[in-house]
Parts: sequence; C-alpha cells; structure tokens
Amino acid sequence: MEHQQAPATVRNVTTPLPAKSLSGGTRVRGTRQAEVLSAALDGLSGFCSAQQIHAELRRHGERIGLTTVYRHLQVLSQDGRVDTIRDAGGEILYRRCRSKAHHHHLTCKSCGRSVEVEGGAVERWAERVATEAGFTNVDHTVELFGQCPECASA
Amino acid sequence: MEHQQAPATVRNVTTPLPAKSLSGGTRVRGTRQAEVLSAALDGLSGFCSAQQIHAELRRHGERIGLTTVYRHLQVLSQDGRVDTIRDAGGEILYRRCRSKAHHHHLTCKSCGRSVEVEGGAVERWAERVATEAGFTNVDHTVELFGQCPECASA
DNA sequence: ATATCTGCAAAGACTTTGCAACCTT
DNA sequence: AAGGTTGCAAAGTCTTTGCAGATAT
Repeated sequence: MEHQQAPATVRNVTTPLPAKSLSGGTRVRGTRQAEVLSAALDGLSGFCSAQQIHAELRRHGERIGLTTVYRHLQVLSQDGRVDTIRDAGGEILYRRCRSKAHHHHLTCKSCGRSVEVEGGAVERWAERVATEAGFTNVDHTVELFGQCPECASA
Repeated sequence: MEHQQAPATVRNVTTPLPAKSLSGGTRVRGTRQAEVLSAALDGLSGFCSAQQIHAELRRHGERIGLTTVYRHLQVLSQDGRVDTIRDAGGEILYRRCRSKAHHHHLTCKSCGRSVEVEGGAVERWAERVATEAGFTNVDHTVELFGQCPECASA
C-alpha cells in the first residue's frame, strides 16, 4: 500500500470522466455480494477487519466468500473510498470514508467507534518539522485512541 | 516481498558491553547472540525489520537464528528498550530508543534512516481534539515519512 | 550441574493468487 | 455469448511456538 500524497508535479489536467452512472453509491457490477458488502460498510461506525466484516455478513445469512470481501476492500481502499489503518496486531482495518478531505481518526479503545477529526494543526506541524530536518515529500500517519463518552461512563 | 529499504550498515562494533550485571529485575544471560544483536541495534540509524537485522547479521558471518532475533526483539520492545512501528506492509520495524522521553519519528522512505522529533505541538493538538469530542484517556501514534536530504539529492 | 538460551521445523494468522464455475450485461 | 465476478483451495508473508540439544554461570 502506498502512502503518497498528491505529488506536486501532477500534470494530469482535469479529466472528470463521470462515465458510469456513479450515483453516489457503489457501482461496479451489480452483484449481490458487492451490494451487501457496501451496505455493511455503511453500517459500520468504527473500523473493522475484513474477517470481522465477513463473519458478520455470514452471521446474517449472506453467502459471500472471504476472498471476495478482501478483494472488494482492496479495490475500495485503492480508490480512496474506504480508509484503512492497522491495529496493534497488524491487521488491516477498514472504514468507509465520511469526508473526502484529508483527515485523521479518533477511535475508541473499548467500542471501536470512531470520529473523524480535522488535522490542520498536525499537517502544519509535520510540514514544519520535516523542513527543519531537511526532509522533503513528507507524508504522515496519525491515529488517536481513547475512550469515548459512552464507554467512559459505563 | 521486496522490502529493500534500509541499507542499514550494521557496524560490527565489538561493544565492550559492561560485564553483564544488569541492575534491576531483568537478568540476561551473556550469550554471543544477545550481544551481537544488541550491537546491531546500536548501529542502526533507522528502523529495520527482524528479518533485515537477521539477514544483515548472517551476512556478517554471525551464527544466529531468525527465531532468536525475533525473541530478543520481542523482549526488548516489551521492556521499552526499542521502539517499534509498522511499515505499510504490516511488518514490525525495530529501533533502539535514543531518548527516553515521548517522541515521534521522521523516517526516510528511501534509506530508512530516521530522526526523532519532539512533538509538543501534536501532543497538545491531540489533547484538544480529544477533549472536544468528549474522549478521555487519549493515546496517539504519529509517524512521519519523507525523503532525507541525502536521498533527495541522489 | 542446571536453568537458560538456541534454532530447526512446524504451526498460526492474515492476505493474496490460481482457476474453474457462475452470473450480469 | 462474452467477460467480469465468485470462492475454494493452495500459496505466500511475517511471526510465534514446540522441543531437543547447546551454553553460560
């Protein structure tokens, strides 16, 4: 997986290409599995692993293979339609992007729910620190973990 | 996979290594492997995976098994004597801690070298954002990646 | 002498790939 | 009918564990 911020040397001028009727939701090939997976992602409030999502779908009686789940999530993340992070165990966790802009996540350690936070300040800090060290083309990963209000009171 | 980053010239510094009398609770046995691995870590300027370190040691003629490297690194990280991060591929990367205080890393995507950066600004930002969302007991992970001066000019 | 440490082989966990059957267009 | 899609099985990664033999104190 490549963490590459948009290179400043992008000469690829606007080529919208709305081609397919990408009406808001997912439009790939109208397969049952694709839709079901998409719906599952919409229902998620926090990050989940491919295996968790798969298990959940099966539990609901859906007929879908783990391979398919992995393949869809892979494509979706490459297209930037889902965010991915890695948990402590190295598993990849997925979550549908809410905002299109660059952002970070504040995830609850207990329930897994997460909120997207705007990180202008961090962005500027990263840029500054990098410049001071002579580094260029800087990219960054930032994740916040804590306990959400609900879990804290419980 | 082709994780050919970090040249990580492991200098075979025959560190004197004070006569194995670790104060405190941890008692380590003075084995050749343990010393060699420790020396390798001291020579690292950036993060390296267990496999890279192992390969490097073997290249230098050291007789040490991959299992042993993994086991030592595991213990060292639990004791907080080495930092660990995960690369994009999910591999665990290790590096001897330089400063004891809380800090973050700015790592070169090309050569793997890294510098520790002080993150007061981020800490404050994280705290503020978390509080605004009602979260408590907040923790965070921040990693910066870019291209160092040397690699940029090369 | 003996509690540890080593390291090969095998097991585990997660993810990707090969490929024949299946389904949508 | 054509071509993308699916999913089982097998392969591939990185990492951990079982256990017998080697080693430090």
